Parts: sequence; C-alpha cells; structure tokens
Amino acid sequence: MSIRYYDGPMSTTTLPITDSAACCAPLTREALGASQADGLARSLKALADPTRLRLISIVAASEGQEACACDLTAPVGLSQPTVSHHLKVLTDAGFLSRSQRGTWAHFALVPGALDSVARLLTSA
Amino acid sequence: MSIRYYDGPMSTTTLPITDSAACCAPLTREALGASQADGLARSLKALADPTRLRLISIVAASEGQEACACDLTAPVGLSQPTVSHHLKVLTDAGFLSRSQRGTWAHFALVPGALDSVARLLTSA
DNA sequence: AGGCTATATCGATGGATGTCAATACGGTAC
DNA sequence: GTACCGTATTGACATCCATCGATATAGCCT
Repeated sequence: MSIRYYDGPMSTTTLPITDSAACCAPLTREALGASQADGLARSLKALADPTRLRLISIVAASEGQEACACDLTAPVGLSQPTVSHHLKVLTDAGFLSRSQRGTWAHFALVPGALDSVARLLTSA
Repeated sequence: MSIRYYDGPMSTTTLPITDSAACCAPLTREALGASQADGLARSLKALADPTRLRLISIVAASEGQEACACDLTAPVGLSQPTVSHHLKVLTDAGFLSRSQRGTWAHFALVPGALDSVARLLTSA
C-alpha cells in the first residue's frame, strides 16, 4: 500500500495482439490441430498457477478492474521480483495490460481475454 | 486402430470426487483465497498441455464421447507410455473417466467437468 | 500351458518453471 | 545534483514435468 504523489501522463504499453484463444471451435466440437492445441495450452499455462490466479482476481476485484503493482506484492506473500515476474507472464499472455503512471505500474484486466479462453472449454 | 474381440463386463473406475473447480465464485467476482486458487490451478495445470488438450478433443469428438486408448496413441504421435501418462493425469484431474473392457481401456469425457472450470473463468 | 496384445509402471534425462537475493533502471523529491 | 523509492532484470538454484526405453501386469486366444 503506497500513496501516489504523481499522476502524470498515462503511457499504455502495446496491447497484446496474440489472441491465441479466440480463433477456433470449442474443444469439444472437433479434434484440435497441433498448432491450435499449442496456442490454447500456452494460454492455460499462464493461468495455471495459484499466485497468478490470485493476482488476476485481485486486479479484477479492484476499482475499474485495475490495480497498482505496489498493492499486489503483500497480498500474495511473495518477493517483489517474483510478483513482477508473474505479472509479466500474465501480460505477455494477454490477460493483463500494463500502464505506467509516473513511478507506478498499473495492471488492468484485458476485457474478454478470460472469457475467450472459457468459451473454448465450454461444450455448449 | 484395433478390432475389439471381446466386450466383457464393464468395470468403471471410481469416479473422481475431487470437483476442485465447482465450488466457488467466478475468478473475477472477488479475491481468491489461497486454497481456492490452488485447486483451480491444479485443474488448469492438467489442461495446460497441448497433447492433453488434443486427447480431450479426440475423446469428445468420438462416438458417445468415449474412445479406446488404442486409438489415442497414433493421432498424437507420441509413445504409448507417454499417452498413458497423459490419460492418467486427465483422469486424476477428473476430466476423463476410465473403464476397462477386457484388454482395452476406454476413456470418456466426464460431463460438466470442463464446463465447471470454464464457468470459473467467465466474468458473466 | 505358452504366446501374443494392450496397458500401466519404473527409472532416467533434458528442459521448463517458480522462487529469491542482488542489481540495474527510471522517476520523484529534496 | 544526490538520495530515495518503485519496478524490472539478471543469475542461480531447486523443483517439477514431458518424454522415452525397458519392464511389469493383465487379459485373450490357440
């Protein structure tokens, strides 16, 4: 928990175009090709960690579904470099977006990213 | 692809009670507790592998959403022990059920298992 | 019985992954 | 400028994991 002294111009990082999970038919419709399976597996791998799931849920529960990195270290009880690493994994996978405001880094949920993965796992 | 000579009494294995993914509020509703995050992560880890995703999709696309293990080795292009290992991981995680009929092992989709994971990832 | 087939398990191995301490980078405040 | 603070990166380490060959187990058929 830190007090923000500065709220300068927001510089959003390049939004991830990966979209590795919004391309194909649901998993249960027909046999997956090797490349499609690989893309979905990469997305799922990014989610398949307790710490990362908690980070996502904390961000999602925050104001505007956005949270300062400074508020994310304490709740998960891990070192700052480790949390930074997990946030990078989630950002690279397209689940979070990063925006720097002065010294502070803010992470926000990418709308629809989780849902597109969920849709691939749903049979209906 | 093998021809089945025998269709003896079906002995279904104990159905997995784990249900690690059908307990709580969606990921984006409120911050996840440590144990809940751990359970969901375990489920996602079982899914986060290209080979296992392909195995699931092949089973799902088969007659009655069930397939003989003998028909699952060739499509994924890996050794028999490796495929057997992946099938065990998916079965232990509760996504597949195993039933032995004579010499052959049949794997079927556990209804709703994928959907309950997907529901946890969906914001709506 | 013995041979054959399908599947699971074991042991080893190379590669990925989570974690941390130390350090580097970048920006604010004095 | 210098000092300080937040964050990212580096390097190291231990653990986990996917994969295979070899072997074990179990069931069918002749």
